[in-house]
Amino acid sequence: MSKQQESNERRDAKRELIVKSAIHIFGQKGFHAAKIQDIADFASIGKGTVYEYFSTKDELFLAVYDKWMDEFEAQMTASAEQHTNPVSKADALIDTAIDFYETHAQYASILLEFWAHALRSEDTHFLERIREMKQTLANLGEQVTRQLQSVKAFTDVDAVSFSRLELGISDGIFLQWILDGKAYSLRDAYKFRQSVIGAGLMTPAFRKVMSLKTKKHLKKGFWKRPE
Amino acid sequence: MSKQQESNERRDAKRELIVKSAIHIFGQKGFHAAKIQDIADFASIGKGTVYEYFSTKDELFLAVYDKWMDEFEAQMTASAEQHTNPVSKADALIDTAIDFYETHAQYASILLEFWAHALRSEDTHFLERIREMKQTLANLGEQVTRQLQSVKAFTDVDAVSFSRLELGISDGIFLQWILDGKAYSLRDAYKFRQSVIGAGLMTPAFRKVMSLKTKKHLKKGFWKRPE
DNA sequence: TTTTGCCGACCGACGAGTCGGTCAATTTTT
DNA sequence: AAAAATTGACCGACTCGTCGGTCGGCAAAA
Repeated sequence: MSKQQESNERRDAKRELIVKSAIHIFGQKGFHAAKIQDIADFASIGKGTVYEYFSTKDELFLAVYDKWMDEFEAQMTASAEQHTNPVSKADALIDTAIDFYETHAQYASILLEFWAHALRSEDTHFLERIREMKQTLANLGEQVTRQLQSVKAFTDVDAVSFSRLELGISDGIFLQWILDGKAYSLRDAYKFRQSVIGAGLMTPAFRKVMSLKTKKHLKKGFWKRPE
Repeated sequence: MSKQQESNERRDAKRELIVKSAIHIFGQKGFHAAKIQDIADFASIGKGTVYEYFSTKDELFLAVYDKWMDEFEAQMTASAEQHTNPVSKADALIDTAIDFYETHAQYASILLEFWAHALRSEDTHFLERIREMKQTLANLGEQVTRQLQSVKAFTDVDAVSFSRLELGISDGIFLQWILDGKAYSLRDAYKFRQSVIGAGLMTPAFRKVMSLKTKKHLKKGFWKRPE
């Protein structure tokens, strides 16, 4: 191993340490209440050192989010690759997402702050990172949806729109679970959701009445791939 | 009209003015970046006067949220009362929600900040207000769901859980729409959601295979009324 | 000796909340 | 009716702790 590499690794390790401390402190106090000094103290390094690795607090915040999203994407992708049968693949993805949400529940308020920050910030990196992550997950979802359609499990709903819808729904359920003080099982909520979406709520008779209307919507979707 | 009443009205009017200014400034800059001075300037009053009506910035923030939620609840309730037919009532509620979301889109980041704030704050008022609002809407949803069931439009899914699920989904779709930069029609997204949830995605054959599993979940639900 | 990484004292902007004072309207006194 | 006294809503200059970011110097490595 070259000296160069060794030095790079040391640098990466320290950077990692700072990000981990930042996650801890941000998670505990929130972005605004968390002081750089707190993060430095927790990492047992000097405040100045933090600024050797990140030039602003915002940048550090972005790094924290990046780390989570990388991890989430990696877990979801790995989970998808472990299955060929689309039905079990879909189940596995949902399971993985729930696991991730549950282990990161304490950081939910950071997620909210991050989104709020992204919506307001001049710096487009924040929003870009969010959208990039969504795109990756949506691709995964779209692929699974198409597979489910090809084995005749799902009707020919617009796969792109459906996978986007799923992303929104997932976030919504997670958020609600957090705001409800985790008063119920997140897994139960997801299972319930899955059943509703899979089987639908209409009675057979009513479904027949509504069939034209719903078919149109399901085919049309709402989301178009941006050019 | 007594002098007393007149004075109270003047006070209420000024309070209202401050809250309105706060909405404007908070919406523009976010909770942390918004200065009390900004709000006072916008209302054309002195900074000290703001503190005659609200003893802390937090209290003012809560008042802003309160005003929105009162308005939202009122609109939803009014909307529900205008229909007796449950199918059109459900449509009307969704329409009203979309209208509200669309007109308040610019304040989405405040909503996120508020939630983050609520999750972290020592003061339980924030979370309580959120839950109170959710409860009101969930009751409305539950009622409509039961009506839909009584006219044999919906299967006998657990109405309490389903209305909760709907709340989570609604927020999720709204949030995603915002984060996606309002790149599509919110109404289309809701219509799509409605069709998916109504008709379900499974093919008839697959539905038959899964029927036992889904039935169990739909019946059981995930949300129990707290005692 | 030079370079690199590290450090924490220091700075200065900043903003929430305070408080002594003003003034216009109302009430009381003359 | 005029003058005096009282009230309280309103104000903004000020205080004071805070914290992101800087920088000069130190120590270890090269």
